[in-house]
Amino acid sequence: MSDSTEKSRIKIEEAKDKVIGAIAETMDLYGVTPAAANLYATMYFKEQMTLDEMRTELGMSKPSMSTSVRKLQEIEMVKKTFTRGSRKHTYVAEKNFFRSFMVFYCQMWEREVKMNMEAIEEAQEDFINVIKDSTSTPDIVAEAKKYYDQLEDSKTYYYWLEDLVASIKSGKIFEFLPKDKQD
Amino acid sequence: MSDSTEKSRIKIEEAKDKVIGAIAETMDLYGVTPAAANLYATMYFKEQMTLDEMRTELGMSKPSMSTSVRKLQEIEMVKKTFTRGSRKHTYVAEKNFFRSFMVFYCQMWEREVKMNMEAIEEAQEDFINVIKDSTSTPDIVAEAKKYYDQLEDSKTYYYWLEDLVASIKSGKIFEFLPKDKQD
DNA sequence: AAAAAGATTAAATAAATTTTTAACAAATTT
DNA sequence: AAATTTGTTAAAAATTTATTTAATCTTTTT
Repeated sequence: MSDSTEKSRIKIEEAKDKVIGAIAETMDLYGVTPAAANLYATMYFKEQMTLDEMRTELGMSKPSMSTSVRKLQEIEMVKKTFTRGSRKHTYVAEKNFFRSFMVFYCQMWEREVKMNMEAIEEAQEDFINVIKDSTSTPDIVAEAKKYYDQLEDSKTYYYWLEDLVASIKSGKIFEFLPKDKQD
Repeated sequence: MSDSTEKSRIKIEEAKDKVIGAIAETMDLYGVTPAAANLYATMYFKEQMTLDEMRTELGMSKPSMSTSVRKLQEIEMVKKTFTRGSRKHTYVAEKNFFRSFMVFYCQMWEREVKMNMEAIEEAQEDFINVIKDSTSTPDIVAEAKKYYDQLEDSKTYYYWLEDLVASIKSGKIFEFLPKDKQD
């Protein structure tokens, strides 16, 4: 292999590494471990990978790759593929960022809505009981009412978040914000 | 104070705690420490708080409250208020979840777009240099082209994310997804 | 069915983050 | 201006999280 060919290969690797670094750095803000972030970013430039290839490429242990892949599969940023002939499992990175965005945020927001709405509903029932309780003093009733109303008000946000998730899932949001609206 | 009054007070506290727990639990998925998450959730039910009140209420150290408040101020979930007469600093929680949503995600997405777009632009330049290099072999040129195109394609997503941020900041998104569209 | 290869789980280690204690700096009151 | 109160910074301790080594389980091949 010639000298300049080798130089070009290195330049290509360096260019990829710039993007890999940036993706990995923003990804750990998405709640994944550094290992998983680096792994995804690396796979972004690969057709497919086996666990052993991941291990050699990142210089990490196999269990670390195994758990990272699983985590990435949970948020659907990596999928298992069947590769004829190889008995090793092979994985591919989701390269469409729109799909990753949709799965990740919908999952996150649905969890938030569910968890908080459940707590709110329970708490509101409690406040109603205090309000209806004939032994409650006026100031206690007023306090319970205040909190009840505050929670009722906050529901507007959670309903909106539900709508946002729905419009992302259905793709309706792309009618409002088209994907290809250039620069 | 009567016995039943005391019971009602306890019921109110328990009801609040349910919501505080839920908010705090979803919040540490937003990249804040447990202390900051608990603090915000607690402040959500208070008019305003001083550092000393926070410390007693959460049973934590003052520096911990100080750093937590600062972090919450960064993502604009807490603001400092001037309280006449008191020499202690007082803080209030942002109780409008829409505003918190806007600030937090716009900040997050702007950072992601900036960081990744910068890396992409640099990498694409590198790939162009390899492509234009007369000493590059055909397969190297093909590889560089492949990566260049992949990055070019991914820009669509970042442009879209920019648009999303803009429509959130301007409030235009609420024309598409109204805040008050009931249940 | 035995052997080998691959992947996962469990326990232990290592690393990073969070929180606290203690010292310091700034501001307010007397 | 000295003394006191409040808030922040720095270093240390503690907790949590991430990663690895070792052991186990699963699958595939012979």
